Amino acid sequence: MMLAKLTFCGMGRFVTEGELETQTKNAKRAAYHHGDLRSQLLLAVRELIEEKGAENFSIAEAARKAGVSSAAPYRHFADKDEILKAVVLDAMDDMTHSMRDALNAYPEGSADRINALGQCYIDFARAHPGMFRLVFGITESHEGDEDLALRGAQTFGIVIGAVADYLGIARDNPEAKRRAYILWTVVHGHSWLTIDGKARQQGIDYPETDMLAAVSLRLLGGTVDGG
Amino acid sequence: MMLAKLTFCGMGRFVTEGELETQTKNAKRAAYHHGDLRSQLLLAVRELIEEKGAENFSIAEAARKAGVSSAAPYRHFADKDEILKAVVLDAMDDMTHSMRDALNAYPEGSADRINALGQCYIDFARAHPGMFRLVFGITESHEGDEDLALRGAQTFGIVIGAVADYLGIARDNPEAKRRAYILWTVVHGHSWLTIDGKARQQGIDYPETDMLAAVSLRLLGGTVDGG
DNA sequence: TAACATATGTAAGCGACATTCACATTGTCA
DNA sequence: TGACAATGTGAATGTCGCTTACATATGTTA
Repeated sequence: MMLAKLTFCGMGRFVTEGELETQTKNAKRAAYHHGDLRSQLLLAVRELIEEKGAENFSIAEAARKAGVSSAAPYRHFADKDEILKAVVLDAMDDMTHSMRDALNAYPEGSADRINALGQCYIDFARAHPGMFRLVFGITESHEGDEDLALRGAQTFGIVIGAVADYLGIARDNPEAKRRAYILWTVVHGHSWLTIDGKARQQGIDYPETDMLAAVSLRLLGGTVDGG
Repeated sequence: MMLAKLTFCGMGRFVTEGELETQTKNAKRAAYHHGDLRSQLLLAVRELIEEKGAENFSIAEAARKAGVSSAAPYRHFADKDEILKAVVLDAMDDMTHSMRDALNAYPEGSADRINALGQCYIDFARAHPGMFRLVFGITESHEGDEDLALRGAQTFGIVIGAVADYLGIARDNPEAKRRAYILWTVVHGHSWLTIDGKARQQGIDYPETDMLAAVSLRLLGGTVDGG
């Protein structure tokens, strides 16, 4: 199923800790003015979120990691929420990009396309559980944010399109959105239950690819009027 | 669909703020020794979690709300995590109880039973989003906790039983667990997307009961071998 | 009833954090 | 060069989680 192509980090936006340290050291030579603090901070925050979870990271530690004082981040972000939002936007862009790649790996209108999208989503959750929790937990405090809504629409739009193509109906047919939403719930729920350990905890031994295939077949197979 | 019977708070375990204030005042007459601090703290914590989210509540504020010093809670709980765990256990018990009630409202082996269970889950998420987030986010730091695992198994066991009855297969047939798990993912995912506002944000206009009915029909209908 | 152990409360303090403010340094452009 | 915006620092404020030393209430037992 071309899993390799679907893994995240592929765009090099999630870099390793080693790389960060190197970049930080080099930048430090510029002495007083860091030169690239904003992006270094975002990098550090991402690492910290994966290490200790989105609720347990501190701006102070990110600043320390980037080699600046704890007040410096406030020259680039208004507050903690704004940092988190920036990180989330990056992550959502990565996700959308990966889904586009997954899409292009299979023929238009195929069921494989839909399964690949789902696998892509789950892969992201598994690879970056902290980011996943953040992305789908941040809405609590950013309910009406337009940037976030736009990214969400982009991503969901991909799924709607694939479903419509598969069903052979127009992309703006409401039924496409409905079916796509149900698929979303399955994949979203499975992602959560997986990273929360609930699935393993309850001894679920349903191979993921089998589950995705079975679900998409059952939910999308058959006539549209049946829904 | 007897929604009233399915709403939480039914057991009076989730009380209103007004009630808490009254109880606190009465208890205060006992002066130095509170007398019922442990449960009052849990109550206060639940309220705060609903008000400001599980990540933004503080023990200090809960203590203030209960009318004691900020050190008092540590006579009853080792740390913040332990308080949160206690609150989660209570909530899970409430949930299990409500699901049992929902089950008993419909005949054994009926599809209505399964839909009622799903509705029950979603109702809980909608009524207590903060608690829902906590219950399904706490695993991050309590991955191996036996108390939590036990509650989870109880709840999931109810679903497995209902699904097995509906399919007319034995409850320990692995297929029952698999189908139940898929239903869980749908309901879990929908709950998250609903309280996160993602569903509304993307303009989903799929009546919930319709969706549940359609999903359970498609996922559980047909022969078992087809899965 | 006196005395003692135990349970449960308080006040003060520690280190960490988010955020702000006055001030220092640097880059840029007239 | 000199002025100004951008970006850094250190110190301060208020909150928090949690600990420690001490105070008070409760129950048991002599």
